[in-house]
Amino acid sequence: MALEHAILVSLLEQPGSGYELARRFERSIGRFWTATHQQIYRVLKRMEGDGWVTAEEVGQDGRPDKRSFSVAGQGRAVLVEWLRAPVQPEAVRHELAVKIRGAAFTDLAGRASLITEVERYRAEHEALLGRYLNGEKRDFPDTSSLDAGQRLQHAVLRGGIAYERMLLDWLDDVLDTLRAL
Amino acid sequence: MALEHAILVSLLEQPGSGYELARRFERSIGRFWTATHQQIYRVLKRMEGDGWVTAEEVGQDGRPDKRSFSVAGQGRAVLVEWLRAPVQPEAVRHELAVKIRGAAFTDLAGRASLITEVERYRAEHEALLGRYLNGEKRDFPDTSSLDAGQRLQHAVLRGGIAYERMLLDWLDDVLDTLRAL
DNA sequence: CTGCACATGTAAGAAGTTACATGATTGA
DNA sequence: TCAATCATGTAACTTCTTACATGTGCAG
Repeated sequence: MALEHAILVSLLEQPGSGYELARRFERSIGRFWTATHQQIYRVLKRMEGDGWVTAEEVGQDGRPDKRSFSVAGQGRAVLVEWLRAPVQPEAVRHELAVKIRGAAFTDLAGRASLITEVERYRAEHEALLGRYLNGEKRDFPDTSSLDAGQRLQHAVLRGGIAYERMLLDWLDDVLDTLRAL
Repeated sequence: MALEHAILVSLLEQPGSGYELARRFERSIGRFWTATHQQIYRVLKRMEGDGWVTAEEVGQDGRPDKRSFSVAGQGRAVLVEWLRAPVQPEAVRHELAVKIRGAAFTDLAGRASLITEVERYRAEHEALLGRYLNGEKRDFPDTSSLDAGQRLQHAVLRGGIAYERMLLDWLDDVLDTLRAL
């Protein structure tokens, strides 16, 4: 329900093509809202039809032409209205937690393979935390000279960093628990 | 893809009816995998057809009859196999983060209403943390005498507690940022 | 000449949400 | 008698995922 709004925010921060949006969803926005290019093109088409965004053909040399999207007045109004509405309770889906509880019903070999998997998962998130910290150093080197948009982006990034740190600590706790079984 | 597996874990911990499962998904399991009763009944039916679970009619007095489900050998095998597979990268959907970044594109009144909303959201999660901590005191009063299943359940609960604590800290950070704008 | 980045889509199917539907018992 | 809890579903709809489809230009 909020993919539209995530796209509107991203286009307000910087207009761009469907392809560029998909890239952003892989990197920055995707930290808190994932979407594939198929979803993005579909929603973009609907939003264009509804007058929320407008497209401009951009010819490029050495590259295929693209359609660059910008937020129209109506789209901005929709976003502002949505910002005033209460946050919907989010649907939690944490597969690893299901597997950890499931570990009670497998044998020693099964638990050993889960430990390996948790270690792999931990390494992945350690790398992700590293990327967040690098991004923070790159994009927010001087926190005293940021505009409103940048300060808010930084606050959201700090949330990602706090989440990854909490996750790594918890995964260590889980590994201890699994090994002590 | 993993609702089946969440149900299998829950039924292995304790057999029960679709209704009872729905209640558990509202409370304990729902901390890391949400599902409505409609989904549960649909998946339960499919799993019964595939021989993953078996149902037993239980007559009750003073209450409607129910069908109590237990995990069959085949269901257990499916679960054990799934436990060995790598964890799928999860789809993150954090509406509040989108709204925070969106706050750059609204006016003072819009930002004020977002602050109120973040405060409400924070109070909700503070209450949730309280429930987790109460549940911990109730279900795990003596951590030295727990079996494997309980120790794993406790580890997952500690994850929920760590998440909520991290979230509250971050929300305070966000409120400071929004107020300073 | 092969693979990758750029660029935009369609189609089928799986999964999830929302609304509707029924009916018994218990406690206020 | 009214609401809540227990108990089980169907139907319609929306959304998401996965697979397929096409074409250019550049770098190795």
